[in-house]
Amino acid sequence: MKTLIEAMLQHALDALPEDLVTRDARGVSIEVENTRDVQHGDFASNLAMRLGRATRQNPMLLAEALMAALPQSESIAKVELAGAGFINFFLKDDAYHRDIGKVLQDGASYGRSNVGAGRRIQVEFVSANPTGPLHVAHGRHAAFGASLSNLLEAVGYNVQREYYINDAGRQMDILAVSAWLRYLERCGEKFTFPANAYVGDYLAAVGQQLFASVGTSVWHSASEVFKDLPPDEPQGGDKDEFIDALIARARRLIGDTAYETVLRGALDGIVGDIREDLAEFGVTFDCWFSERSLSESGAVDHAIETLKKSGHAYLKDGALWFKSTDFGDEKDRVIVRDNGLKTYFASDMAYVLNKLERGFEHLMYIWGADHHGYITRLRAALIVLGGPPERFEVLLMQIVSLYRGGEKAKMSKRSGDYVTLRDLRKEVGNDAARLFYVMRSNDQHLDFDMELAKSRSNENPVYYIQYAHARVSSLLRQLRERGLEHDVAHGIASLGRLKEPQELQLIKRISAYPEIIKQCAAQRAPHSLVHYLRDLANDFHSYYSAHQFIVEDAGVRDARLDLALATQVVIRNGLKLLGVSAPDTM
RNA sequence: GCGCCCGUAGCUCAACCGGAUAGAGCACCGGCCUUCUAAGCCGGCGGUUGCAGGUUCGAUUCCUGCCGGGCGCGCCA
Repeated sequence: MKTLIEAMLQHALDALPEDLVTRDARGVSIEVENTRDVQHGDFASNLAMRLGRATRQNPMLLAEALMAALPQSESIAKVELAGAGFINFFLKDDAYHRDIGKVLQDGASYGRSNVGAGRRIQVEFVSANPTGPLHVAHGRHAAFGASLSNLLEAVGYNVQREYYINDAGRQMDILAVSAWLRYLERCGEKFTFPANAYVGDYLAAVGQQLFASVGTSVWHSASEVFKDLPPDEPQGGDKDEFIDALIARARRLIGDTAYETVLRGALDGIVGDIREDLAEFGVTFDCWFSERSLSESGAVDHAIETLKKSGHAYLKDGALWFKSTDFGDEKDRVIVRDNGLKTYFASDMAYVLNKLERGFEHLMYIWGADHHGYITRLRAALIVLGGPPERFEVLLMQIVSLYRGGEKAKMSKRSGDYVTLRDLRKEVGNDAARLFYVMRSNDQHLDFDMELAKSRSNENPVYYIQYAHARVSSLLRQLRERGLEHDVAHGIASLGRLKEPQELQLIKRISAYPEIIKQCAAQRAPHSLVHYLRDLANDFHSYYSAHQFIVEDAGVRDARLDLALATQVVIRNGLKLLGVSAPDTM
């Protein structure tokens, strides 16, 4: 409907004489918006005011000229000039009737469009370090990334969901040693756990698993393992030096091959756990991309060579630097350290190059807000590696605070007792978690109230939306119990008999759904879909309370049931995009 | 100190990339169940959009400065 009006306005604009609108003023974009106030009709355009600015003429005059030049349409009841030059469009009641028929006909595909035209877009999200289970912040990334991916797919993009596994570097050594120590504990060794090792119950399970697969083959006594190591932090030493020495000791004692086995086992155990956790949450990925594979395939070296050839690299203090300040970064970045080791950023460069080589037309990164400092340097790397910067997009997720009732829940990552995503899901359920996580814009801090999320009451928006869906199912059950049939086609033909304000409002809302989906995708705003669904449920509940669906008059009955069914289809489709279930009974 | 994000009703947040009288939920107050699910509906209360300027027909939105909150500023990953 909106596109129809846009086309009409374009037609009118083209028809205006040259002396009224100069050629360069014709380039203004046509904007049509949904009105907030019914007094302003169904749609409004500010075109005349925008033209007024461009041509330095009276907007009212231009508006009148535009209105006179508008083509006829069967859907438009009247067009009015209002305010400072708004052109308001009033639609005929039956203009929307076709949309209701379309909803029932299209079903699950209603709302899908093809504005994305099959363009390949990659969304990389979560990508949590594989050193432990996901916690609540990752849950927000997962829910947001999954919902946004669904939205992009719904408007016609070819979306690839990717998880980047940071399985390289020192943190993997620390993980391997941590797992090995848990294994030694399982073998019966007693010792103080290093300050810098990864703690947490999950590693005990990994140690257990290791024991089950390799038996006592990598068992060494604690005294042998810790003999002559430098002091750890609690003993006044340096925790990094201590853990590095321990890593070297572990490698020497069990040998490189066994060490690899331990590392692999720990990594696979944790990644497997993360994957399972996300799958249970309804979040799946098309690709789990290994950072390690980048260095093993030579991609990192290739990226470094490309950087060198670009002329934006130099040597200083024995290290290789990327002159990212050429691209607005606040300082240059080290790519290869003076000890020959490549930095994490070197992998990131290789990774972004790899993404470009895989042919993605758009790269979307979803990061925690604490990573904002990386945007400029990674964009710089992308440019140097030959990627157009407009293909690069980063969405930052603000932090999540957990509340229980009015009280902020403490999350101490140090002690290992922080709330995991799994704990949260278990406590509030997947539906509430998925919806609550995306209820707020990504650049807004999120206060997640667990008490509210699990309350089965009217305070909880999850149930409000689901309840509207269940009520429709209930209507259909009632209908059957009373031995009545629902004739969909008869209902569509009778939609003209629906004149109640609640009915007109609901019809209009349903009809807006495809536009809403486009908007949510374009603005990367799943939270707008939540708001829309809440409004839709509200419209339905109001209608439901004010009028009977199952009435004597078969025409009105069928029409009303069509409306109820259409509402249900839209709620189901919308919730599906958000990964929330649409129950038939509650 | 520099950079990014945020500041809207008592609380949590919207506001269709500059539009018309800034909207919801919760909380609070008052109504509605012998009728399809009251996990619901209807009504009311509640605002100098942090402050001060600027840009223009028009600013919560854009620009500048200030105030307040969060995060980030390694040859870590």
